[in-house]
Formats: sequence, C-alpha cells, structure tokens
Amino acid sequence: MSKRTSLKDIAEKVKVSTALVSYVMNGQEKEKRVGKEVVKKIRDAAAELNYQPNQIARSLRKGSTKTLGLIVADIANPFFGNIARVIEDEASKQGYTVIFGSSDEDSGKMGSLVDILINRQVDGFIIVPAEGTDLQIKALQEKKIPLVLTDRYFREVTTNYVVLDNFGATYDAISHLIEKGFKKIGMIAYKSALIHMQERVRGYVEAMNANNLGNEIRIEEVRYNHKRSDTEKAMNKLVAGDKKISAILFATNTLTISGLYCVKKLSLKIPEELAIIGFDGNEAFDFFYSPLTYIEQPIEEMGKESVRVLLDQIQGSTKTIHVELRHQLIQRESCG
Amino acid sequence: MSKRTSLKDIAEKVKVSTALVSYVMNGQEKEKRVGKEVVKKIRDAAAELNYQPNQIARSLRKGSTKTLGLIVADIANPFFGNIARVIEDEASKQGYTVIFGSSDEDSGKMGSLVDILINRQVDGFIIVPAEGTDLQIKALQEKKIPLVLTDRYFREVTTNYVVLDNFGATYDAISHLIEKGFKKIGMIAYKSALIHMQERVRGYVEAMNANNLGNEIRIEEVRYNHKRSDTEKAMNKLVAGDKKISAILFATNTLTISGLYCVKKLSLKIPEELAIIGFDGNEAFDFFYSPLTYIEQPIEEMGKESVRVLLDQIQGSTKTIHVELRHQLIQRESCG
DNA sequence: GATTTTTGCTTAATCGTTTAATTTAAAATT
DNA sequence: AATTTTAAATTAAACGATTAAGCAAAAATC
Repeated sequence: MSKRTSLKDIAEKVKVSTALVSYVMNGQEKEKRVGKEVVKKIRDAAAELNYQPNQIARSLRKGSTKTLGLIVADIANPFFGNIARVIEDEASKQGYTVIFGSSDEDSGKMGSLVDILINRQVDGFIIVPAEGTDLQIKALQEKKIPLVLTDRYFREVTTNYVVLDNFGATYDAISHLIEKGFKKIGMIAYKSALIHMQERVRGYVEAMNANNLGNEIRIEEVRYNHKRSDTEKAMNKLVAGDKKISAILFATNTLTISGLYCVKKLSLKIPEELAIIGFDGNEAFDFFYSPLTYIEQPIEEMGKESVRVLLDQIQGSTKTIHVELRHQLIQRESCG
Repeated sequence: MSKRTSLKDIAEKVKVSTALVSYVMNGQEKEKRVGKEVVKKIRDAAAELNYQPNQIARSLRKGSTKTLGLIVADIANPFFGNIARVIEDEASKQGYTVIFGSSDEDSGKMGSLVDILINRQVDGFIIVPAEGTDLQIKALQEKKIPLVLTDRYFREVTTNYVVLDNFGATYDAISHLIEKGFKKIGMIAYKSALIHMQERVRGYVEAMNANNLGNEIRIEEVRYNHKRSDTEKAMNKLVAGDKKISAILFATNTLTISGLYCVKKLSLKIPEELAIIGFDGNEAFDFFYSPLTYIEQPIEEMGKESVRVLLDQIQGSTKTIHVELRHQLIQRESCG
C-alpha cells in the first residue's frame, strides 16, 4: 500500500507546521487566523496530494469515532434489514458510520458483539437486545456508553428505548377478528421472556378476555432456533380436533412466513377455514393467494427515532427517552 | 463516560512498564520472557480493572484496523441482506468487523461511501459496484487497497471478483422454457451497462438465437429508480397486441417482484397465459399462487468466497482471483 | 574470578491527528 | 520611542497502543 499522504506531508511541502494544516483542513482558518496565501497553498497541496484525513488518528485524539454500533437479531431478516437501512441513512446524514452485527437472539453472541464494538470505541449503541441480556445492558449503562434499545427493552433496566406499542397492536388485531365474528382465535408466538413478545401475547389475552373469550385462548410457543418445525407442530395442534381454531395471529414476520408454509402444506382455505393476521409487512403476504391482513410497524420512524435519541445522548443529553410508536392494521382478504 | 482503563493504568497498578503489560496482553510473555509472577500480577490487574484494549489505538499503531468495508446496492434488499449476513459471519470468524453502506446503485453515493471507508482505514473492500464506477475501482487499485468485487465486475479493470455465471444462468433458464415448448419469450432487465446485466441479457439472446428464435426476442429495460412504474409499462407492452409473449424471464429479484405485482393486477393466468422465471430465491415466489420457477444464486458460497479472496489479498497475495459460481434452476409450477 | 550469556525489565519512538501554550514579528496606540 | 495589541505562525504534548533497542542483574561458562 503506497503510503497515504498525511498532514505532515502537506506541512513539509508547504513548509509550515502540521498545526496550520490541521486548522485549514478543519475550516478553522478564520478563528486561528491563518494567512490567506498560506491557506491557499495548503489547500492546493492537499488537493494535489489527494489528502484524506486518517479518521483513526483523529478518533484516537478526539476520543470519539463518529461510529455507531448496531446490533440486531439477524441482518438477513427483512425487518432488521430495513431498520438497518434507515439507521444507516440517518446516521450518515449526521456524519456517522454504522458497524453492525447479528446476535441470532443469542446472549453469548450479543455479548461478544458488544465487546468487539466497545473495543472499536463506537460512540454509542443501537441494540435489539437478545433474551437474558439485561445485565449486559446494565453494564453498558454503568460505563456511561450512550445507548438506545429498539424493538424491545427491559422493565428492570431504565434505558432509552424506541418500540412499538406491542400490546396495542395485537389487542387491535384481535379486536378486529372478533368484530369480524371470529371467536376461536389462536396465536403463535416465540417462547421468550422479552417484553415485546410478552406484550404481544398480553394484547391477545386481554382482547380475548375483554370479549368474554377467555376460555378460547390458545397460545402456542415456538423456539427461535426451531421455528419451522415447532410452528408446524403448533399449527397441526391448533387446526385439528374439535377445539380447532378459526383464526390465528402470528407474533412476528418470521412466524407468519413459517405459518404460511404450513397453511400451504395443509391446504387450508383462507379465510374460510382459517383467518390469518400476520406481523410486519412482507411481499410474501401480498402474493399469498388470500392477501394477508397484517400489523404494520412504522419501520422508518423507528429507525429515525432510534438514531435521533442516540445522537441526543451522545451529544450529552442526560434525560432518558421512551418512544412508543403506533402500528397500523392493514386489512385485506385473509380475514374475510 | 468514566475513563476506561488503559495499559498505563495496569502498568501503574503493577508498577511495571506498559511494554510488559502489552506483551502479556498479547500472549507474548514467552518470547519476551516476562517473569512468571509478573505475568500473574498483570493478568489479575487486567481482570480486576476489566481491561479492554483500545482497538483504535492499536489500529493506528499497527496500520491495520481489522475492519472490512462492504458496499452493496441496498442492505434492505434480501439478496444483499443475506450476502451481508454471510460476510459478517465469515469475517468475524477471522477476527474482522464489517462496516457497511448502501449505494442505491448511484455512483456518487458509492464514491462518498468509498471515501468514508478509506478514511476509516478499512483493511479491504467488498464492493457490489454501481454503474459507472470503474474509475473509482481503478483508483482504489492504484492505492493498492485490497479489493474484491461481488455480483459484478468491470471488463476494463482487472480486479478480483466473485460473481455468478450470469450468462449460463439465463441461457439455461431460456433453454428450459424452450424445451417446455415456449417460443415467444420476453425478458425484463434493468437498463444498465453493468456486466452482470449485460451477461444475463446475452444469455437470453444467445439461447433464443441458438433455437432459431432470434426474431422473437423482446427485451424491455427498466430504470432502477422507477422499477415499479417502468415494469408496469413494460409488462403491458409485452403481454398486449398480436405479438404478445407467452413466457417471461426477469433479470433480478426486485424485477421479479415488480413483475408479479403486474401479473396480479392484470389477472394473468400463470402459466397458461404466461410462464415465468424469476431470479434469486424469495419467500414471495413460494407463495405466489403458481410457485415460481427461479434461478437460484449460491449466496452462501458467494459471500464466503468474497471474504476468502479478500483476506488472501489483505494477507499479501498478489495474484488476481476470479470466481464464477454456478446457479441452480429451481423448477416449479410457473412454467407449466 | 573474570567473562559471557541469559533473564527480565525499561526507555522511548512511533502511528496521524488535535489543540493549548508559546513565540515572533508587525501594527497600533500612547 | 516605548509600550501594547494583533496577527500569524510554531512547539510540543496528548490520545493508547506496539515494539525495537538498550540496560542491569543474575546465572552460566571458562
């Protein structure tokens, strides 16, 4: 790698100190009253030598890297891919770069990702926390590292967060099904103590109870690492026997997709034999033969707010901010 | 941010020089023959103070950041999201972190992304180059920055690359359609001089010619920034009139999706009125009422190979490597 | 016992910036 | 003409690690 040009190279060429070059390169020629001709000479030399500042050196000196760490469950999941995209754009508008990592909902993986990003001195974190990482988050807080949780948070740890009103979302979805006349409504959720999942389940339960359908409640829980097989078992259970359900709510986009594969396999008639509400938008929902009614999350807002809140913290704000966004129920044919 | 512990803090606590601490922290206590008791003391102090090395400082000194720059067209596109995921995993296995950016197929955006990542001293680049960025790539090469192009490359610039055998893929797809008895086969591609697109088009053209269907060739080009509307116009054109086609090949996953929305809107009967072959896998292809036959790319291999080739370069290899991977034609119902 | 070798450690430069403190010279004020 | 102010530059320390070179004391060799 042919040595890159540094401040020193320019300084030598123009025969001034590196300080002057640094001032000019940072547009401080006025405050630091650098002579006009010198400014020009420095500018010319910089252009000629194609100078590009070494951000690493600057970071070391300034103690800030202008880098954000983003940890999601899986960047290949469209929901997180889309969030990442919004975050990237917002961050870049403010001069920040994003380093990302996927935790696979695994606390160990998330721990090492956090460590790696800390070592790289990110200025702050946007984290979709995995289950059982509350202590990790607490530790970050104690280190006073700016932080915002997205999609989920921990009740026991006071942090900034940007999430969906998950309770409201599923409550609304179930109410919609009930209005449409469905009573035997089931739900497939991830087996997880994470608050977003708990709240989605609670929305289902309370909506059922509020309509005196408490005894019809049927929740099946699926393991993240076995989503396909567990969902299949769950679906078989829910649509068989004399207690079989007539409508179903899925708790995430991945679960919805897994569920649709089962529906296809079982050749269920939608919505006649089974009404469906999915979670998050997805092109697959549009092309399913009976286009899915689904709970749409405001991904754009979520990403933007996350960056905004994080940058506030980085810039020294000490107040803790909680943002809870509203869903939108997109009604289509899968609910009759 | 309560000051983090540095080598110096440990050195002071144990009352040795920072050099010794550095040696121990890097497992060089043998070569540098550090005393046994001192090693233990340093280890203990490091643990007690929860020392985590400052990767920025190390990078500055070592001249290597253990960071890879990844530039794709759009991280929210599942194809690139999946590639990114594979790259992330492979890189992390080798102790590398990934910084990413989305170019939106725009040469200007790509240029600034490259600059930003250079300033951050990434050790190398994996780039899905946008149209008209051959000079940018050439400039990177001249700076001797390790580099591998993925998905596409430039004929005029000799670089490492990892791509699909795009010609073979579409040639195969068209041959398949012809075997199935289709003759009036059209194609919708992006209007782009990029080689992957050119090759996909060439595969179509040559397969048609090889079967004496040269006069049936109908290619419609779509602008990346107007994919939905342009695709709609193109589809209307292709399926109308007396020269209407009976089968169609889409050149990418986004085009396939756009096309499917039109098919839906036009209520075309697949495959009776129109046979379809899509590009890349996608859950939407599975749930389309007539599951799509499609050209599957070996994403996993593509990502892995890209990282492997790049790390080779970073480790000093001077040979240029070209990898061309094979597709797989997944046959389903959309071709009858 | 003198010399050489080994062991165990320290010193200090370096990476490329930033920036507070200082210096020098010229201009303005008295 | 002496003093003060302003302008325009330099110097050098700092960020936190790495690492070549050097040095002293202990151990081994003769």
